[in-house]
Amino acid sequence: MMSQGATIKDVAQRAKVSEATVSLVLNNKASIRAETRQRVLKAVQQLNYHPRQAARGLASRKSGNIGFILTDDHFSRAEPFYTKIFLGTEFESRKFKYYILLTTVPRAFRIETDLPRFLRERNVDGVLLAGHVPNALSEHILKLKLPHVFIDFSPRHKQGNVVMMDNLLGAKLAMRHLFDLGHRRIAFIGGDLTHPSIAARLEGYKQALLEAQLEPAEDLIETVESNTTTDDGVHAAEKLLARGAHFTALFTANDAMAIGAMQCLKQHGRQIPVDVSIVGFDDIEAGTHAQPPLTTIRVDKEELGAAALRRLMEMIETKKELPGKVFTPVELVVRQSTAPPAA
Amino acid sequence: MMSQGATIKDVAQRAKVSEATVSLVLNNKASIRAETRQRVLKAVQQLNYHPRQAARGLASRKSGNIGFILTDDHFSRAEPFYTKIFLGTEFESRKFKYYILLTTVPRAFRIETDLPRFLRERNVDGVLLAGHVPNALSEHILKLKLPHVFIDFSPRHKQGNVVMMDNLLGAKLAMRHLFDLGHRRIAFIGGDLTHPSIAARLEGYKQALLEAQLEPAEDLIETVESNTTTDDGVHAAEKLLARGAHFTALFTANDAMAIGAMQCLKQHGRQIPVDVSIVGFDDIEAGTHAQPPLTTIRVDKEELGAAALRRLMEMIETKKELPGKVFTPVELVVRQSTAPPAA
DNA sequence: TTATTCTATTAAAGCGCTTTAATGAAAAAC
DNA sequence: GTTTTTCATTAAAGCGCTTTAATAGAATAA
Repeated sequence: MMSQGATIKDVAQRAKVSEATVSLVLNNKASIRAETRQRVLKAVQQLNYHPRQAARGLASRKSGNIGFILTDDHFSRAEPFYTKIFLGTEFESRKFKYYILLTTVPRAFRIETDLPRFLRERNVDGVLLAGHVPNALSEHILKLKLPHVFIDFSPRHKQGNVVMMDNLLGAKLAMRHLFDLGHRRIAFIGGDLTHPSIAARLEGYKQALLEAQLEPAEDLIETVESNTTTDDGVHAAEKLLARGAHFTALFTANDAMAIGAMQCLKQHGRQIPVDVSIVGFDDIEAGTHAQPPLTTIRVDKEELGAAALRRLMEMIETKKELPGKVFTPVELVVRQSTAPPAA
Repeated sequence: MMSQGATIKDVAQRAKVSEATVSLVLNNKASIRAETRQRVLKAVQQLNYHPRQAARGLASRKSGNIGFILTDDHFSRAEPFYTKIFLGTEFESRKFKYYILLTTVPRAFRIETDLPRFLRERNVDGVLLAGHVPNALSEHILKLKLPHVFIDFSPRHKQGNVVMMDNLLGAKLAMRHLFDLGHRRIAFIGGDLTHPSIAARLEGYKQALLEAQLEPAEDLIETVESNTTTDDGVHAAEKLLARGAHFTALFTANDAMAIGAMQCLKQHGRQIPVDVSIVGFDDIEAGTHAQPPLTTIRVDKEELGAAALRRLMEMIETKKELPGKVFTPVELVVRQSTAPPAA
């Protein structure tokens, strides 16, 4: 066993103050004379002192941990979307001296068997819920009265504590870009509308049309029920073509579907962007490899995770609910899948 | 604040024993009468008692945490290879009542700024290092004398504490499959040979040839220096073609490169598998989407993570180094990228 | 029978912090 | 000059466990 390092006692002795003072300084609690504070901080540095989380947690009855929960399929899917959100969270947590406990739950979640251990043991001071989490889980967390923030999702019964990318704005940016290029007949492909992000993007599509004095045409909107995968994009595009819809541009609810739709359109002899311009949403890696590279709306995933953590920290510190949503910025990224409509 | 749940005191009272006995039962330490043990366990259940990690950690001077370290680029790359390893670890950790703290370090790692917080604060009882981690980091951990296991990588200076997939066997399985189909001229494409897995796969390729009484031909082996990405696969295949190498089958060091090589070969008019059979390694998702779907060697990533955790647990419990490598099983998965050579 | 060894249980100390009430000194108010 | 208030610091209790030495009783050996 190695030496276990300095304790608060060592620091107190070296700084010639009581242990209480050291603690007070380190947590900037009470009013401490500037000179005393300096003395303590110097001793801390010299001894390379780090408070033991266990001791701190026992005394203050806080765990110093935050739980990060998402479904296993979200976490291990090919596009590292939630992975990056997690990284943003983890990075931000360093500033707050919190540790993140990441765990996944199955989509077919059952309280009795699948409840994360840190919830059973109450070993977290708050939780982050990323993406579409099972209803039984979010309801359980509400019951626990545990501080929590939803990321890129919000359960039906619930208004606040949500951090989202600005889907409405993103959709409008995409549409304005297409308008600016001269497009007027713009189709929309979406998926699972129970997901608030997808629904908001469709809403943005419609609002943008209205703002441009255009009437949303039902036959230009295709929302497959299932999901939002590349395959779903293929199917949706096929349906659009099958019913002979006429459009010069396509806005899809995410990049995965955009890539699928692009494949399908090319297969049917449509050239991108000459015959059809396409704009996606999310800015996933695969979009940059598409042929042609996909114009899209960039979402800052790391910032999404960081913003959620900050919000949770605030809730934990103030012990208050913080209703209302937080929106993180989005940005148009123009690549080669968009161009003016062919004359 | 919610009620904080039962403590060991409550359990002791209800079971009419001392707190020490409860602790002893829960950690199966001393010899306890069966009847007493039952009484304690019953009380634990009735009160839904869970020991506080903080209290336990403070008293036993263990953190109850395991650190999981990998580089950020490994973690957030498109293929969820390490993500799945992590999931295997996290799942397995539940059995041992340990929590996993996942963190990433930059590839350009510097001790002063990038050392994971849980190492500075000594807040983990051991660490798992996944994939190619910076040398400065692994050396630092050796110095700390902290129990640790490398996953799918081992640093230069170090023999033991490594968990790997069985690369040598996997390569031989791939080669035998090609032999069985009738191939004799089999090329190899590899990348970064400083990675032990890639080196072992090349070694397996050579051994398999020798076992089949064939001489490895230098001009059939192409190992690009840089990396092991899809693009590297394209380049390697191009070099192979450029020098007019003649082969009916191709074994690549991983699926990513296999996919790249496949693209390249198709571009040059070679039909897969009619003109060239291809076998990859890893069984990544993208391989199933390739045209044709890729024959490959499946690696059980979850098991890799689980095995590493078990090994680490053993090291922590026995307080001993466990030198020697552990190999997890691999398996041949035949899809449509392999066929007998054209007559 | 008495001494010895086992077995099962517990008392008590201690892990390293936080937190609150108490204290003393200095400043402000009377 | 005395009382009150404010400021800076600390003593001491306690958070909920683990661990070790001590103890008492039962079983075995002498």
